[in-house]
Amino acid sequence: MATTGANTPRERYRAQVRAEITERAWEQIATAGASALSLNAIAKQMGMSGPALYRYFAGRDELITELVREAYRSLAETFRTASAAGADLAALAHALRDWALADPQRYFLVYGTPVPGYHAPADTTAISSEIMKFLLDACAALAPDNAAPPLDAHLEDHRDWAAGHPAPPGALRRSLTFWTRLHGVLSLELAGHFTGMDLDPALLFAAELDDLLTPRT
Amino acid sequence: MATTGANTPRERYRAQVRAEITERAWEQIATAGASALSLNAIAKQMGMSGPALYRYFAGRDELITELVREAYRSLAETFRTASAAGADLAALAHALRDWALADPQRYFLVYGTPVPGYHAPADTTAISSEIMKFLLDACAALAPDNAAPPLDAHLEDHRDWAAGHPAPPGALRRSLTFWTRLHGVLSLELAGHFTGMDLDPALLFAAELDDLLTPRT
DNA sequence: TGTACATCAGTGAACGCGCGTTCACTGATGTAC
DNA sequence: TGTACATCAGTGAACGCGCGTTCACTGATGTAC
Repeated sequence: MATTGANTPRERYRAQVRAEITERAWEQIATAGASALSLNAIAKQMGMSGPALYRYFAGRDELITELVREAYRSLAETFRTASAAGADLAALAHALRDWALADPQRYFLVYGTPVPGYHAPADTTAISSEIMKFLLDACAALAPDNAAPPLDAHLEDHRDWAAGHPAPPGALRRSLTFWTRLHGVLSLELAGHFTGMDLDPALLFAAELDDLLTPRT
Repeated sequence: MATTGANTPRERYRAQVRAEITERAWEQIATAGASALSLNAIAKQMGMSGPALYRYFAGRDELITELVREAYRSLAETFRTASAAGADLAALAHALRDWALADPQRYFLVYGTPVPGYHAPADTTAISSEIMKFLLDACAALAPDNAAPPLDAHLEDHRDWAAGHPAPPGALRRSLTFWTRLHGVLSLELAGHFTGMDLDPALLFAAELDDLLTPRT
């Protein structure tokens, strides 16, 4: 007896329509960003009238919430699959970049400027920490980094964000650094801030990754 | 004979009102982001009717363009002042962070997700490369970094973005890395992605800066 | 210094638009006897 | 198998809102003789 249904035909139909709504929403977001998302436009695209969508979502905010959840789940799933296939930190980095390039606006929904007038629900933190777990695992598997900058002490004092992961302080630091550095290159690339500079963002990304993999002596 | 007027009383008045419009626009952006900017709301706040603003800006897009220019100019000015006072790379980094924290939305206007439905004018590249110039100067003044990753060759081939700056390849790379890494930490901090993690973003920022200042042996 | 004219800042009404959301309803689908 | 009823997806009209933008205008400010 499944707790999350889809047993009766009606339930299956509902799930199907809900899925199509979010699909169209992604298409819309892909071209104009999340702040331009419009329920009426989605309905029109589906050949339905606007109010029909209220059978499936309580309103615009709930739809965005669902999209945010999907984005988090998608990235977690990407990392889970990669990790299960034995991916190391470098492989996770490339998985992240591919995931981001596949749909820049989806990346921004998770790691970009907050959508104006919308605040994310609290329950995304669970998925968020699952994502971090894969990074921590991969960092803990690297050759230990014996450099111990003052930051390590701070991270040791505030390791709650690692959700009880037994990684040593050096791995905590590397996970965070992995995140912030790759986000630095990726977000600038996705936002188009390298265009006109005639640079290859892939090389910048690779160089940062290389630096992360080489421990300081 | 000044080319950019403000001679006649009328010209002075115009400049004054224009300045107040952009000031109100910044206030509005600060709370709801650039995509929520509304001409009518600004006019109401100034005790004027909506159409009055069309005496000063051709439309919403031109106003945003002006704001983008102001943001670029402001950062360039910040770096110029710091450099004139003998700032090194570390001082520039802190100037950047202070500037970003003073008005996060202004930072995002320059380095964040592009405003939906708006495309920046081409002439910002001039200011943009002035900003980069200060970074290049500061990096060229550091002890040379003899590590020569493959990225350096690519940067040597595409050094147009440095606008003819005579910095050695290592300094080019460090300038770029300075930019992407600090942006990584800063943008996540400004977007609130560290909240709930109980981390001190200032320490992350300081650690990244420290790493940038220490050349690889 | 005074008068005639030109400039131009700002108004108020209006246009058309799309938005999120509500409501009473129709008609099809599923359920119970 | 057939009938009576309940459920529920989707419609169409409507509400109120704010947006960017245009237009013909009023009235104050500045300019020229």
